[in-house]
Amino acid sequence: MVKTLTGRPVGRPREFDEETVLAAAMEAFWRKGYEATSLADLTECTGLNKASLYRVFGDKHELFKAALKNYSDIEYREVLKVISETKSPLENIRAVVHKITTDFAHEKGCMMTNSMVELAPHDPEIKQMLQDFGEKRVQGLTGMIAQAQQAGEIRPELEPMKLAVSLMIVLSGSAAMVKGFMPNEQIVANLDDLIDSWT
Amino acid sequence: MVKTLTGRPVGRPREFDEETVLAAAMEAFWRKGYEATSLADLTECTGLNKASLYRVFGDKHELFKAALKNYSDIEYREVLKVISETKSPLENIRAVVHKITTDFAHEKGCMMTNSMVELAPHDPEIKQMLQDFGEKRVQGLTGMIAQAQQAGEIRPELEPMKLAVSLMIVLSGSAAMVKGFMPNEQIVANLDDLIDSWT
DNA sequence: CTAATTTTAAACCGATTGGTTACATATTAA
DNA sequence: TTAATATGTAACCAATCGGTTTAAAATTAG
Repeated sequence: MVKTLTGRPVGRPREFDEETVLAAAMEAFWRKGYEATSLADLTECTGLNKASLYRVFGDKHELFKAALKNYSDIEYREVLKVISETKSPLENIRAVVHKITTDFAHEKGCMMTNSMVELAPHDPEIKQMLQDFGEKRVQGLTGMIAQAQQAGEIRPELEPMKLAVSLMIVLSGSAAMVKGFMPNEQIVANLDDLIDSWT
Repeated sequence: MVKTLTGRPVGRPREFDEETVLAAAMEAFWRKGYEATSLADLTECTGLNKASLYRVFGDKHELFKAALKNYSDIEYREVLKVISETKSPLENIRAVVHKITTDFAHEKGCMMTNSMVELAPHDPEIKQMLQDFGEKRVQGLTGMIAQAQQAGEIRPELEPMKLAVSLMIVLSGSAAMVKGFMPNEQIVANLDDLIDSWT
């Protein structure tokens, strides 16, 4: 992509929006997983042909990585937004948990959990990405829990880090269960009970 | 398979043991999932050729169902065995949980959780199987928890069914996390903490 | 022995897989 | 206009997919 003096790129301009295409690919991978999503599926849902897809995003694996990163980024932004509507620290935690669980309704679950189950054991690159994202998640939750604890909303003898890990595991399990076993209300109720048990 | 008067089947005898073959197929599906396991993988790990596999177990999907059923049966038997070495009801729960979590070490996770994440949303047959197995699990756990509660080992105000559901979710999340994010010890510790919180 | 039955191995099948190339088209700068 | 550059379309590719057929080998009953 060579730029000219005017800042506009030389040659025929794109007919698609990169973000829109990435969002469509993310949606497909999120719902069906990596292996079950074929290039034909991707060309259909994005509207692009294979060649364009290939040139802009690289091969299927590269596209998946971009989609997964996109998922993590979006979720991160949205969680920050939820937090920004500041209530009490504990209410913030509840709001974030509700936000996340409503996100993986429609039986798609959580794209990170899906990817961890399907790919992590035999795909080092994806595994590394998930570890990085997960680490950020745990740290963020730990911080929020510590804040709530300092505000007196969580019992002082509990360790924030342990609670954060516990919450991560429950969220991950919830994302799995929502895909075929439990209704969303039951999952939300369970999470509410968990947080209640901290107070 | 026509039987003769002597009870022995007519024709060339099998060179393989059906259970051994099914165990090998289960292992492959368990580790790699449904889509990523090709017929070539299955012929390699079972030692059978495609035709034999096809005749005895039906197509790939039928074989997967048999493998999943096998997994559930084996787990059920082994859990019963753990329980039969009777200690106190609560110690039984701990023993079962430890048994299950050690089972999904080696990053294979739990075959039911794996299948729920990969297949349940778009495979009604598998979804139904998982719901049936899961229902049995929840009922079993609920019974054990109620027993422990009657023995005074679990606080009386807690509802056994809710705890069982909570345990299911945490076990499922643990099975996901063990596949690329958390070491087994951290997962076991979290489960111990959870059960501690019931006492 | 023969006839019947079953299993094995391997060749074979069309369809689909992920991935690439060739080329006409569109847009730029000059 | 012309040369350069980037695009979208579609044909093309070898490899692999799940699945089937064919025929030779092995074992039975009679």
